Amino acid sequence: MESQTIRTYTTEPTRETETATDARTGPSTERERPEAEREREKGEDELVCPECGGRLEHDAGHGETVCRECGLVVDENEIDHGPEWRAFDSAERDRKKRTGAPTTRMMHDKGLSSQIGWQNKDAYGNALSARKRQQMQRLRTWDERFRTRNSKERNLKQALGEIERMASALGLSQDVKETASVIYRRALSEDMLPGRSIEGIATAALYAAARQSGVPRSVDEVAAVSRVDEMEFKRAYRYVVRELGLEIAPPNPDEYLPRFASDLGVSNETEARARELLRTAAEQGIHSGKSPVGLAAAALYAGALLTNRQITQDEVSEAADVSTVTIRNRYQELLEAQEIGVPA
DNA sequence: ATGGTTTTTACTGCGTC
DNA sequence: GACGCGGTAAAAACCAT
Repeated sequence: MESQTIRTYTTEPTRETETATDARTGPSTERERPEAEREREKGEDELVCPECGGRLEHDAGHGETVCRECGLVVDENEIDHGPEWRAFDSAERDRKKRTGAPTTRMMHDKGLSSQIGWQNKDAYGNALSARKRQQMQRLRTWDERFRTRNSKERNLKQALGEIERMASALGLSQDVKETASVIYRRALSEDMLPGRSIEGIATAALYAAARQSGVPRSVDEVAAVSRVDEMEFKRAYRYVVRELGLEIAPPNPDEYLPRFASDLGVSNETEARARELLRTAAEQGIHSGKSPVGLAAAALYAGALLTNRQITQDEVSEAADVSTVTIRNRYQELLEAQEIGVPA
């Protein structure tokens, strides 16, 4: 078996399209402005009215700069960089302001949550009283509870993302994804996660879902797109199946046929022939312990032969990921069963 | 852990293009 | 000579116990 694990650690770059809002407004070309205006601006800087030489007063509320003597409006439509509300004490300021620390997508909640520190100090670094310390300890307990509950939801989100990613890599339908997430949710709700990796369980859930839905993928295929290695994945799978009591029938060889057939680009006729071969073989009880994948591959090869199609064992071997030896052995058994079943 | 079964690996010869 | 195919034996992997 070629278990050179071709793992794809796709560390997806976080797509941040933060467009910095350009705050510059007004004329950008300096030389177009008339001389008088530039002169006036100069005067503004000196807080002197260019007309009468009186003092200028800036009224941020109206966005104007006005001469106190002659009433000349020197500049209007200024940009007010302050908040549009006023606050008279710090409490009110806290209530009214709508901005805070910049958010980051590196954290699940964009860094908006906070956490109660472990030090028994207040915001100024002073030690707390015994009574306060007790109070803080209780708060910490609840803070922790609150956050771990959230962590479950976070895990679920991550797991569903993984399932989504793997499923599309394997070309599995929406239906299978749904099934997989149901399985995962069950595992999560039964507290099966602690001590196990999210990815492992997610992979197992997807694998189980694919088999249940009659569109199985081999362990190798699933492991190739998973972030966990094959060992862990299989262990997780066994665990999930056992704990959840999932009833998963051993995969049927003909469930593999459509996919292999399309991968190989063989005709419908060949595929139908292969299916027929499998059916008669099943009546003879040929597949007992034989790998269904090998059987399906052999059936396709034999089917191609019987329908006069050019197809090499190597090609089938490549598509189904079984050795040519296995294909040879199986397809001969298939043909034998066919001759016995349908006497010429 | 062990034994029985299946699959794979590696190597072989044969025939054909 | 390369290629497809068939066969074989030993090694490896798998599965139930």
